[in-house]
Amino acid sequence: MSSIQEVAALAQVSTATASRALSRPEMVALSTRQRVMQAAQELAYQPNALARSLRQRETRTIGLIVSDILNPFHALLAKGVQDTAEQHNYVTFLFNSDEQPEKEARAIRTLLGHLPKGLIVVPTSGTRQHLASLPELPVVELDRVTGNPEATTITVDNIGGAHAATTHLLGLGHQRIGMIVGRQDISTAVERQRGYQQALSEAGLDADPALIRSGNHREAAGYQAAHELLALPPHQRPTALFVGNNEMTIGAVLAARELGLEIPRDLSLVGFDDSRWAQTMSPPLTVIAQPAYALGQHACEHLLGLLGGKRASTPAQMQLPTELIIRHSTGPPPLS
Amino acid sequence: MSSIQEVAALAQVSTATASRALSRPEMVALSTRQRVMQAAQELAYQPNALARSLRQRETRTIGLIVSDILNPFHALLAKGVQDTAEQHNYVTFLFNSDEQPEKEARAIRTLLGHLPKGLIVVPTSGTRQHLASLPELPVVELDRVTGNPEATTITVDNIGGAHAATTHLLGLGHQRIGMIVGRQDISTAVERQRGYQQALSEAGLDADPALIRSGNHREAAGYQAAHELLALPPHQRPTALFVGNNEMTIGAVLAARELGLEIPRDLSLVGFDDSRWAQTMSPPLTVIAQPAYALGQHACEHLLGLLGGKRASTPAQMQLPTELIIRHSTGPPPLS
DNA sequence: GTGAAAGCGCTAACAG
DNA sequence: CTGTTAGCGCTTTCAC
Repeated sequence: MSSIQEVAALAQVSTATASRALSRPEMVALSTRQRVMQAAQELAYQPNALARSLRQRETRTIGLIVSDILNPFHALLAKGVQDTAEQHNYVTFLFNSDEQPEKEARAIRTLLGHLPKGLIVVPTSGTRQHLASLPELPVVELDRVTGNPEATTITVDNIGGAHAATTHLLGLGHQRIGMIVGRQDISTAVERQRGYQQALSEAGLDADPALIRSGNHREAAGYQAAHELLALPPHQRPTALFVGNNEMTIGAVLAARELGLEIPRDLSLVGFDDSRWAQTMSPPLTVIAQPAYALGQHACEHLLGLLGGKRASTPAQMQLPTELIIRHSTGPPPLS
Repeated sequence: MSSIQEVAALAQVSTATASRALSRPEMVALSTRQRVMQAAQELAYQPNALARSLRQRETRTIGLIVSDILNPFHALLAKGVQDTAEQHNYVTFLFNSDEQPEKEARAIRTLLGHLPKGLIVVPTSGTRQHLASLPELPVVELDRVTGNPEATTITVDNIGGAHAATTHLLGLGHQRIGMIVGRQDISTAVERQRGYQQALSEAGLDADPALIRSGNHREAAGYQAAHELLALPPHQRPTALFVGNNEMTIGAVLAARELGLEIPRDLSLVGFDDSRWAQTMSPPLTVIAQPAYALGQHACEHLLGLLGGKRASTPAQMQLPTELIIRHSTGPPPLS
């Protein structure tokens, strides 16, 4: 890798001039500029980002921490962020927390060493604490929130989505609707549960605690929870299930299949978050879809906005709508 | 962010000693070391990776370029690489080429500015050229190869996999087996086609060019190709389809559904690469599974190995096995 | 075992 | 418009 010194030498100018010709062309005479450009071209000069950032005391990188890149929803978030960052000439450092607070803490520490200009994070349970000890780093919370009222957040209308899902089920005639929800220390889980309960009480029904199961967002937890709910005595067993996240829905589908329940004849199912398999599985799954890519885009735009000046502006809280997509996993309850 | 100067001041030593205490503890007296450690702790000192790398003239970062992070196969590759890198205290820069040579070129350029110690790349058609102009950067080609015999490559047994898929279909009695293959400038596509043709000729059949369609690896191409193949006159139309990649398989399934063909009664289908939707779709898809995560791990281990000394060693070419997973999308051909 | 000093590659004053 | 100089934060000689 050739340095700016070599470019300067070849173009017969000082390094300062070479630097200017490359970064602020208007400050340099046309002829010199051309000589420098040409030299840079010949040497395939690529500026050393480390040296530049060190000198300027700022980088063009942002950090992104998602909780599971294998989850297509998070992959989409990441792509939205990264594409947007790239458009603005920023580089993204992507980390996985795998829902583990220590991994997240480590990611933040590593990140910090690389002086990112900002951080976008899909929080886990430990995030608020990790963030509290942080310097003046601008942070955007994506999809989930830590509860810090100072934070800029980009989320989805979880309450509305859960409400729509439940109302849809209610409208089909279901009375005993079970919910498989995520961990109670994750904001999306509690919001979705709230939407579910709201819809229920609006319909004059009380949420039966026995019909609510909490799990850790993984397939196995959904499987386990569904098994428990579907093992209830017939007159108490739910005729429909609303599952609060992608991976757990898989588990629920598998459990239902295993029990020989046909969807939607014996059991109706609504998932939260759409995906490839939700569309291709049999029967195609009714879901609450989320604009994942747009979520990532907005998070990045906002972060970059935060960087661009109005630091003192009030923290933005953006909420994107969800959409109920009715496919074939929901129908009227079985006659009992 | 506090600098090493502040740590040194607080510990009442020179910056040189502070640096040593932190990075080479054995070079420093126990008592001083402890003072420095404590000071670092108090200040929550995090070394500036930029400054360090600039001085040491080497980073602890590697680059990774995949062609589509939204493809679960690539997400798994990425996770394998990143987890492994992390274990070795390396940071990964992840880029998407989206199969576009220019995007790949841009990614490489950006990457270069950050002085990665090595690069892992899932090549696209332009890669070999992009790489040729590169400095002495160690490179590992992952999943696909550019054809450069000097290169270190980590791939999968594509020929064997395609052979197994085709043989499976042949064993069920199929005679007219169509193939939907990827672009001919992508190594995996040509290898898979070769395996298919080998199996056919071993069975004494000639590969009928009319039964082979090439597409650009996206769902739409698979859809289009399947439509063409299934529109052939009855006595010429394939009774089974072997689709050479994940995304295109979706397209083929959709096309078959649209034509009212029931799988596997009217049409057998084998896909290359397993995934969530392949398992949950109806009927569950017979596939050639690939060890994606392990692929990523090995690529990273190899790259790190390249860095650790034996630079002159012969280029490694590692090939991992694939596995035929028989589910329910394949069966005997319809009686015609 | 420790400190002083130099320098990685770059850009931002400051002169001229 | 251009060159000289200094210094970002760190590690590494080289002395002592």
